Amino acid sequence: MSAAKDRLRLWLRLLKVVRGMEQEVREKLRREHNTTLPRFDVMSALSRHPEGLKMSQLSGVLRVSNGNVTGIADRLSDEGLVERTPVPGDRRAIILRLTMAGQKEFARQARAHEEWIDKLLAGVSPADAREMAERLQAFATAAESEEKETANAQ
Amino acid sequence: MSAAKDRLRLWLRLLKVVRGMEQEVREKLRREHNTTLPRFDVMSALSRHPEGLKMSQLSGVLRVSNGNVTGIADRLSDEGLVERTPVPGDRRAIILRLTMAGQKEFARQARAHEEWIDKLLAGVSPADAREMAERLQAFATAAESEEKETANAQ
DNA sequence: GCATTTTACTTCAACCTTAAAATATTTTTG
DNA sequence: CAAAAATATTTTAAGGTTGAAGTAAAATGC
Repeated sequence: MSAAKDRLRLWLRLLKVVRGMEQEVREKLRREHNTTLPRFDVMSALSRHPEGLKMSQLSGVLRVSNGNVTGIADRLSDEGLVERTPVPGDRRAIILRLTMAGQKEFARQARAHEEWIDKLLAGVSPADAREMAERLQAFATAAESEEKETANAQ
Repeated sequence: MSAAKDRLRLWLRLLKVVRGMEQEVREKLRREHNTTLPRFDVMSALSRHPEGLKMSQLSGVLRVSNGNVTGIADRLSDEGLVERTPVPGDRRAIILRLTMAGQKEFARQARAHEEWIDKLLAGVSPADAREMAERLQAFATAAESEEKETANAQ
C-alpha cells in the first residue's frame, strides 16, 4: 500500500522536475531562437537522419500523431528549414529533410540547448548524472517503448 | 565537456521516461474517464483546497497561464464538476471550487491514477523510489520553483 | 476625490496535439 | 484484372497552451 504511495511521490517529483526544466527550455527557444520545442524536436530527429525521413517515420520516431507532424513540417518548410521531396516509386510518400539552412540553424540551437541543460543540471555531478541515467533505464517504463529513439537526442 | 554530455544524456532519459508515462496516463484518462490531464490537474489542485482557489491562485499553483485556466474551468463548469462563486468584497475575483459531483468524480479518478502509476513503476522498489525522489529533490531545478506545489499531488 | 497604477480575469491569435475522417495510392486477393 | 484491404499523408474538430491585448474593479498617490 505504501509502495504505491512511494511510487506516486516519485512520479510527482519526476513530473515537477521535468516540467520545470521543459518550460525553461521552451521559453529560451522562443525568446532566443524564435522557435518551439516541437520544432526543435523535429529538426533534431532530421539532423540525426541526414538522408531524411518519411512523414510516417518521423511521427514514429517522435511518438506523436501523423497529423501533428504535418503542421510543423508546413511551418518549417515555409521558413526554408526543411524540404519535402517525393519518394521515387511511391507517390503517396514524402521524404522530409533539413535544408542547408536548416542544418546550420539546428547546429546553433543544439549548441545552446546543450549549454542550457548543463546549467540547469549543474547541481548534478557527472558521476551522479551517469548513475541516474543508468537507473532510469531500468524503468522500462510505461512506454514499453524501449527500442525507439528519443525525440531530441543530439 | 563530458560533464555537459553526461547531463544532456540524463535529461534526454528523463524526458523519455516522463513523456512515455505521461502519454500513458493521458490515454487512460481519456479512454477510461473521459477527461484530460490538464482537467485532472485542476481538479487535483482544487481537491487539496476544499475551500476553493481564486483563478489566479490556481494558475499560480499549476504554473500555467491565466488564460489557460479560464478555458479548462469553463468546460469543467459546463459539466457541473466545479463551480465559480464571487469573492465577497472583490468583484474582480472568483473562487473556483469542486462541486459535490466534482469531489466524487475526482476521488474515482485519483484512485485509478495512483494504481496506474504503481503499475507503471512496478519495476522500481519502494526503497528505490524513496531514494530517487530524495535525489530529485536535490535538482533544485530549473524551476527555482522549490516552494510551489506540484500540480497533481493527491 | 480623482487620476494613475495595479490586480483579476477573459479574450484573442497562433501554435501544438490528438483521434477520426477524408484522399490518394499501393498491395493483396479472389 | 477488378474489388477490397492496406498504407501514407492531409484535413478536421476539439481541446490545451502561451503571451499579449482588453475589461473591469480596486488600490494608490497627490
